Amino acid sequence: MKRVVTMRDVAKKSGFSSATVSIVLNDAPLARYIPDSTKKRIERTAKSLGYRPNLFARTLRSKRSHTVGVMVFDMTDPYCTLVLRGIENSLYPSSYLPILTDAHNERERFERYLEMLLDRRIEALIVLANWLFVNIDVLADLESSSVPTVMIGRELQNPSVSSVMVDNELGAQIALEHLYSLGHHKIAFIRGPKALADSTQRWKGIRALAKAKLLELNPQLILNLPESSDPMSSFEAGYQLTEELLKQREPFTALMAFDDMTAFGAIRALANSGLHVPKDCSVIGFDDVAPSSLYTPALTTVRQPMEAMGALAVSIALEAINAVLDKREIKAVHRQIAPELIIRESTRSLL
Amino acid sequence: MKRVVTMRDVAKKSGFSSATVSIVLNDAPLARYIPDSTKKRIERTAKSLGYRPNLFARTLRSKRSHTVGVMVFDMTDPYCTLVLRGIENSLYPSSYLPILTDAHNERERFERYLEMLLDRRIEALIVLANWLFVNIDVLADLESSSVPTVMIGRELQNPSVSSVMVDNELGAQIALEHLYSLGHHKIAFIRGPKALADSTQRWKGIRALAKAKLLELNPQLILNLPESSDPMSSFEAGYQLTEELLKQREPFTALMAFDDMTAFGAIRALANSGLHVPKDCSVIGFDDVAPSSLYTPALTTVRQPMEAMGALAVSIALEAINAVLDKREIKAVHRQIAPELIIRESTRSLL
DNA sequence: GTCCAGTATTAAAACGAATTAATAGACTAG
DNA sequence: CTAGTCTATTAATTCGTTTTAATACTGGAC
Repeated sequence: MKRVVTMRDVAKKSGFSSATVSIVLNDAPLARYIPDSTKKRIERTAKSLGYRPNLFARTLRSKRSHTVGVMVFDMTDPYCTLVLRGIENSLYPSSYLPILTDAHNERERFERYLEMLLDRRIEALIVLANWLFVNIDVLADLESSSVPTVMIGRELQNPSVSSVMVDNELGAQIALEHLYSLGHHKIAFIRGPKALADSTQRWKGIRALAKAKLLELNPQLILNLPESSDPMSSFEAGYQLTEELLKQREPFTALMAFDDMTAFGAIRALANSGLHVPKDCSVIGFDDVAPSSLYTPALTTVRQPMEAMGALAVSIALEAINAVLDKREIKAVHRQIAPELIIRESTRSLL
Repeated sequence: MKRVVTMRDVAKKSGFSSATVSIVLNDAPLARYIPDSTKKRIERTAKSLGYRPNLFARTLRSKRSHTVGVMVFDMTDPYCTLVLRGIENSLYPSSYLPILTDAHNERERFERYLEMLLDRRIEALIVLANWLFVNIDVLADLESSSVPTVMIGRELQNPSVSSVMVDNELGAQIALEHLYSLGHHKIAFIRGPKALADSTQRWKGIRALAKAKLLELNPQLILNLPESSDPMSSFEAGYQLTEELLKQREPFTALMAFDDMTAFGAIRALANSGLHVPKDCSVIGFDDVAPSSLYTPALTTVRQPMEAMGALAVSIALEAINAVLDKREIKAVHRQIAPELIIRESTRSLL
């Protein structure tokens, strides 16, 4: 039953009032007038008593929670992990604590967790909009919240929400360029679900590059992932679409998948038909999720710099927090970040 | 600048004092004496004003934070994801909010985050001791904290810390039994790092079963994973150890890996030597992390029921919280949970 | 008519900090 | 010598709840 030491204890023991203690320990503006000798004494007794300020009292009074909310739409998506690592890592030195919530792609959870986060007076919110199919209007709640918000993986119309995205157009081009330069001209495509913004952006890149290279895109070899709220489903869908593709008997020497999961599904389907990757068919993915490098064959893919994206989101959020502290206007910023081609074992030259 | 609605506002508007409002809204003991009409009126005005209690004031006064701390030792370990999902899922209906921290296998982070969690007055702590090499004495901090603690994946001497573990001995036996029943007698083993409790438990199971089946364990085919603080390293190590194994030219028809990551590494090494899994060699893993089912060949493995383990940890934690609320004695409980053999494509009968 | 046991409600005191306004001494400029 | 400016410190208020002890009112039971 060791009573917890309070500020009053420090005050009493050091011989000053708790006001002085507070001012010193927070290095408040008034600390300017306090002589070093006093400061030292207070700090020493605070330490010797093992004083830890009560966060709840502090927040109640000062309105600052030193907390950042992080909302993910599906934790089990391997895409999340590294982004979260990036967020956590760059939040760590700032002594803000992230509070992570997982909406499970459900509107109800999203709303409930958002409320919980707001109840905890988060000073900023980072939303990881991976594999997101909920209506945009759910996100409208974010506007009203008056908490500075950064969205990763999706750009909102709303002018008050910042965003961090990978350059999807460029990424798709890099991937196609890679296949093309290896001599592949008959390329199958498994595009993403139509509802995903990423899909259209990537396709735009592909069309542009195809045009530039005079590469013909055979409509028979272009399939679309169905919509589903489960990110793992793209494995299953990749598998099935590839089987259909093979049944068509329209020949192709390479396959470009919407993401790594899809690529894994495709590879399985190819293997089932006795086709070896990369000997009989090259496969390229997108994202570079953690398993991709562990796969056999190791997957060639376009890497989203996920840790960097998380870090960037944090820096935007922190900047916004400072802005509201200084009562400056916060303006949303929208950043695109370049992907990187990771060449491994699943693609091979035709030549 | 919409001012936030406070309890006083509700009191004023409903015509009662804030004491009454508090009693009604919390359904405190005294609510017994308050007529339904009053309750209804207060609840209605609270709702109409959109009143949300200030969590910080509430916690300050009542000492209850409705928060559970979750400490992970490495988020990027795919083992974590599903356990976390299990924790989150079963915490959700209880309206406790989990606060997740990731120690990165660093002592300093562990301590810093533990302090942060304690500062937030967590009512219980769940520690996910995956791939854990920090000294036990770090965990000694946990004892002193007086917060009920549940550990997943490791059992402490300390009598005040509960634990949830998979039955490693049984799991290893199941795996070996599977290989044996497929006709494999020359089996290579990649054991876990010596420092991991899991390793010795699993090996115990293997020895017991080998004895029972009169199966000879060839010491030349038994290797150990080195110690490393990076859970991904077991892929790399699995790869290298398998290469060494192959160099020995001591024949084996199956390989039992310490975990799925190790198995992935082994499969890569086998493939590099032109050996096909499962045609030329069967491989079995342990854990059933998410990528295992996506692998080609899909990995046969021993599944740790990770969501169930997370859920079990939560129920122990919640029970402990209730115990301290009722001022009952909390006694640590230690639960083992049975693993499950998942037969997929990476093992095949020799017969 | 008094006393007691419920009902119904609230005033007031925490909880532990941050902050504002006030006090007071010391020094400097005029 | 006085007014004004720093320097150093603190008393008192506030943040928004929960909780305790107190205040009344009611309706029997004796």
